[in-house]
Amino acid sequence: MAHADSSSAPAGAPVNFIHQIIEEDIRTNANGANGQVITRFPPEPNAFLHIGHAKAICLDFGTAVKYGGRCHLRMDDTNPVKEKQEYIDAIKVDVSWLGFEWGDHEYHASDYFPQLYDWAILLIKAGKAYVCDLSPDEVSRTRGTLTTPGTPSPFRGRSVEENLDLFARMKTGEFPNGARTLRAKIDMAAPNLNLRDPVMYRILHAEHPRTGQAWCIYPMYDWAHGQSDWIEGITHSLCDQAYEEHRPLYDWFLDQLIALGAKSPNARYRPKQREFARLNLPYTVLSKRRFLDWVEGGFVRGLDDPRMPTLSGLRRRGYTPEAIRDFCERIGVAKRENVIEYALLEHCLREDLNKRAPRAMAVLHPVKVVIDNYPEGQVEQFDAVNNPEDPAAGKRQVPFSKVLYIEREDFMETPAPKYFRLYPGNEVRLRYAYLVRCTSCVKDSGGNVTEVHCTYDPATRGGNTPDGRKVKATIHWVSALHALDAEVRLYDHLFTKEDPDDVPAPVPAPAPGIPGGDWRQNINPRSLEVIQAKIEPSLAQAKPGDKYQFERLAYFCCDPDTRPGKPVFNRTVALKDTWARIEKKRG
RNA sequence: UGGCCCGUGGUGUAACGGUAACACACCAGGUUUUGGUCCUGGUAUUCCUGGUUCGAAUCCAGGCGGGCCAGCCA
Repeated sequence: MAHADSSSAPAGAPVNFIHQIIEEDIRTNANGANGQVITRFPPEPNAFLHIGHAKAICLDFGTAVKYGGRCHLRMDDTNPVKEKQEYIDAIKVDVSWLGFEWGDHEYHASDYFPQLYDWAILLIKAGKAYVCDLSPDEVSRTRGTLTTPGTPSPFRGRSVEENLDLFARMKTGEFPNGARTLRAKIDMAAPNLNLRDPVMYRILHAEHPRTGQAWCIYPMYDWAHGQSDWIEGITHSLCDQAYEEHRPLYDWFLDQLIALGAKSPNARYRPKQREFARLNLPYTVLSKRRFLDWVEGGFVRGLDDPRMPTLSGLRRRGYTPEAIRDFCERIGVAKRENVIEYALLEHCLREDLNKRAPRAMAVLHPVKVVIDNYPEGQVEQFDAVNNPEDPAAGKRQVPFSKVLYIEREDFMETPAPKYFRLYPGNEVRLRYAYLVRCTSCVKDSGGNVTEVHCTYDPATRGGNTPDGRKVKATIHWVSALHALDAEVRLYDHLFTKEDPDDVPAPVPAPAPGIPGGDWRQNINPRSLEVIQAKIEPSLAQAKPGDKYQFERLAYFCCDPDTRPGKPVFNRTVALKDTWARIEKKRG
């Protein structure tokens, strides 16, 4: 069912609490499902998926794989004003890119609109739901507060006949948006606000991506979700902890329907909702709504901008599904609030890329090197290993000539302590080429180094030292004559603070759910740096999506903006840099 | 004098009444034609106070701290 195998954990390995619950359920046949495990991943198609969803996807699909069950992909499409076919398509691309398959089990909450409608009538007939004429504002005011009970709607006592009539007329489109709702009749004094006569249906005259104009009343999440689970025969409905307080309502609806003799078309058992803590990452926000703010504000180029924590953004940045799955495995599943360090995500990425990314040489900040004793006009080809971690990756040839580019950082006129690279008098290895010794440098009027002069040792061809001589540094280079130009995009966090909403003077919250304060002041103005680099000729064949390690620098991914003769590379993640650490410590 | 959830190294996650472990991060060393990879070693943890128990991270009580909830969003 899925490529990703989460069942490969060694015997006796720690099991997360969700799996403990499931194993207990299987052992005791708690839900009467006879050991079946059927889960679902239920995104609302109103935006792109992000890495927080990856955690949920890995859990939902991984759990199904682990227990020999299956996982349904279900579009939770109950709000046509926000949902689009474009998002449905993007979600499917992302889930399968991550490595999971749902087979025939693709569903939509909208598939169940007729069944949900019939069940709503059942509840009305049983006196468990009523049509309410209160405006949204009035509903809000009569709901009470966190500490005081709500007051019953004046329409709460409507007769079954009147409710049936009104509900039918809501469905036929007789009333405008917002005129009436169908509400569950539970308890206006319940300490859990979700139980204070929650709205089951609202009137929305809108075009639905799948049902078109067929409906003008749409079920709310709470009414749709549990019933959808039940209809599909889901055994374990895993979700964000935020829904834990909705669980009593999830169970209430099921209780009522079962008591009224309703039957799931697919299950003799009922689903069980269990909640886990969502993933948080520093320097970003994992919120679909925020993504649109960033795009609309022009802070990123789109939902798939490589700085975005969306799966499409990470993909464009160069992340691999394997790395993301490994990450999701390592962060574990629990209920406490968590913020995972970037270091772990990047570790998973580097570990994967190290094994599979071919190496290449590229110079990001070029400075010219002239090998004074190298014959003018001569060109040699040197063998370069494509991937030292993977002998099967083979070798390629890299051209060498008298004038080269090296990284500006790889030369220092007056070397800092422990600096092993090029400085006057010092000898280093040019990777795969020769040992060279620096003789001098040329500077412009501003004191900037414009040219480094060296001599090479012909006996060290290929970078070998027949005399056993050691050099402490090997640096990368490209031949000036053969180098290609490339646009390279360097990325940093989108925000300068771990918590982008951490602002000095918060203003009052503009709306429920939207934190106060202006996150815009925490935008990192340097989250994108575009430079022109010199790259080795073999990189001319790079196609969008191809991943490389530019030796000694970072992993890079060829961007879709690449055009013939105009390659574009995204820095995916830098290599670990011990030298940078030494410099940083020195201050 | 609202409800729900949660407190274990720097960050995560385990340990399910019996020596607090694993990963990442950090520090030190070794190998190396990438200051990468790899290898070796090290620092560092149970929110507090009581109670139960031979024995408590685990059970109980009371504190303290954090998160979430008042959409006709999901």
